[in-house]
Amino acid sequence: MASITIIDIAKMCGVGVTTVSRAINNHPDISEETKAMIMQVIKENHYVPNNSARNLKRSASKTIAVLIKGITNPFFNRMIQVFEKEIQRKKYSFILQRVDENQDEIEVAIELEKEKRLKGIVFLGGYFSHSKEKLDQLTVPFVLSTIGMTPDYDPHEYSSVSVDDFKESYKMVDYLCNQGHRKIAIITASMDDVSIGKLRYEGYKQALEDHGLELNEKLVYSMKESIESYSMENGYEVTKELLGSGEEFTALFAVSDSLAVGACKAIFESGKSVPDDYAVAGFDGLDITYYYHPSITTIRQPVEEIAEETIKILFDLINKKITHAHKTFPAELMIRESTARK
Amino acid sequence: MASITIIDIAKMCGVGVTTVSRAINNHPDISEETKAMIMQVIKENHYVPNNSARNLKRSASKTIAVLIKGITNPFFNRMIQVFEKEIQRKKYSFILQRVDENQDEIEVAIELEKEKRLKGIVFLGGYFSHSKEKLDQLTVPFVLSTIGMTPDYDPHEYSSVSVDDFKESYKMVDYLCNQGHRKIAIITASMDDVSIGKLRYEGYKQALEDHGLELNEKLVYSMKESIESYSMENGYEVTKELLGSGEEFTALFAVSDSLAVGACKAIFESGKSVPDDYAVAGFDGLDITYYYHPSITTIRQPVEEIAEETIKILFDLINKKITHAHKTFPAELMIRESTARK
DNA sequence: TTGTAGGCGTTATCAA
DNA sequence: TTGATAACGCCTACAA
Repeated sequence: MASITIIDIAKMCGVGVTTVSRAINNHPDISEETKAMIMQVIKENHYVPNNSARNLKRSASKTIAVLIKGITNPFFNRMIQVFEKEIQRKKYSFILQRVDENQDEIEVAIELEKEKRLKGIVFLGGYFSHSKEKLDQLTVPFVLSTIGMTPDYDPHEYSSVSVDDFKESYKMVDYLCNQGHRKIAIITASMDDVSIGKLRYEGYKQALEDHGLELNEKLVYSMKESIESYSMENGYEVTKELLGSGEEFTALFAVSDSLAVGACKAIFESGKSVPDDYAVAGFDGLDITYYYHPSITTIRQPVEEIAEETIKILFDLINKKITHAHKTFPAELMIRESTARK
Repeated sequence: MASITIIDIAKMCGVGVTTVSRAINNHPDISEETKAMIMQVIKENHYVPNNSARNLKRSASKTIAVLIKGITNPFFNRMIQVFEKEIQRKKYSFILQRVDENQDEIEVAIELEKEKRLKGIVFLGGYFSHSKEKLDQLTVPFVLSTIGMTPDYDPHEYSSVSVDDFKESYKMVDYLCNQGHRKIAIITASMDDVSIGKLRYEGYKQALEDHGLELNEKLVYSMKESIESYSMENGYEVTKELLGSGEEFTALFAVSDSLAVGACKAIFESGKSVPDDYAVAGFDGLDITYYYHPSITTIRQPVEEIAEETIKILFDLINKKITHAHKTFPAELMIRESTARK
């Protein structure tokens, strides 16, 4: 069953296709009555313009794409909401494109740019260690939101918005030290991670050093590769291992909130308590840290602000007001019940 | 800067466009060496075929779309993973399309069907009280996964996979009654909800009745409209209200796990405990119910099986093996720490 | 094995 | 205010 086209509508209305096109696209050069008549016929026949044909013909469409790597991260939900709101406010339309963990986000972006005639792109999540040559294939402006970029990449060549993962991580570990903790374990990304996982781990190391504490490698745990990364399950399993190792510690810093939740569970299950036996701290500021019992000390990233600034920079880029920009937001240490003085 | 097209590639290679097209699409009628040569040139020039043009020309593409209403629900994450895996296994490609809360999923589906020449559609989440006329505009097979359909719709006209929300809800409340609870509060959807929220509420009512308990309307709370539905925050705020009302109860059944988490927080905050003062139960079987402290009694939906069956039915539909199908999976009552005998 | 040409459904150009 | 017609980039008979 062939779909109905603009030509069919034109015939039914006894007008040319151009006129129908004008009616659909709210063009000025058309009389109100013919327009109304055409729209009526369209409605009756459930005609829907073919987007592929439109995109093919159109030279530009006011649309922004947000590419998100690993949709499972609840951290992004709020950001997406803000993106959507802000983009609509600019009268642009918005496409959310999920990118699989083992898919190349740039390839997806390049394809999407051509297909949808994008005006701009936001990258959310992932690691970003792409070659300059690859990135150059992107002809529209893009912003890296909450993504660590490899330091060897020229900052003049791209834009980004995020928190200072090193500094904020330092802040948390510094706080734990100031609370009297001397043996602080960490659950972090795998050691070959080049992104935020790495930065947060560096912050941890620096804080220990500044407090005159030696790094105990037996208290440094990486997430398990076999389990979904940054998941509660991962935090749970790793913490069980840590507890089973017999190595002493009084505080545990997990580089994400979900890991921290899993860690708490493992601790409770071992018959110990949080924060009396072990202090536990997370990172990100997910809702669950507030609702967990005990509530979990964390670093709250200002997601709304990050998202808003991302869009602002993107539009400045689009309007050629700037050529690049990097914005770093301060995050907030949320001291809650899961950490106590040692 | 104009994008490079298949014609440019053809010229560069000194061949016709057909040959290039054949190389791209792995057609048999082409010699290995010309193909290799063409692919080489394509790579060097970063040529990416325009998807709009392809979709426009192609009469059919082996792709399935999954439309998901309200991406915030962590319940769907696992399902999406399974969908993706299963669809890839069938050598189809997979599009995940988010639908905004106040957007009409059918309209989106109709548009997408034309644009991408879909072979099938999966609807995930939402309420589905669309007119038959509207649904008829969908010319490809579709399956409703985890969605309650209005009962006045002819079951021969569509397919679905889900749990029996009424029965499972009944099961939970029945269990609470058997544990000695007589005053069981509920946090449910708004009263004009026609979907799963309604079904779960009906199960609650029936279970009370079968245990000879009278429904106390002062213990029936709807989620707040002003807060994101089924969120932890909503459960938290509603429970604070419930606790503040002074109405006595010993158990609280929240129709989703996130609500239950929020409820626990409110209870702890009031200085009471779970399960000693109040038993709390959820619904869905999210990971967090296991990791929460105390772990939360819930109804675990068999998400993997639901997702697999959804795809199976969809492909049976596509291959015209069947005209419609409805599958209901049993869910599992997970008895955990948040509920105790009264 | 390769190339030419027509058409997919729409919008933009230009003339009426 | 309208309408015919040429692209948009690709695929696919059909011809060579």
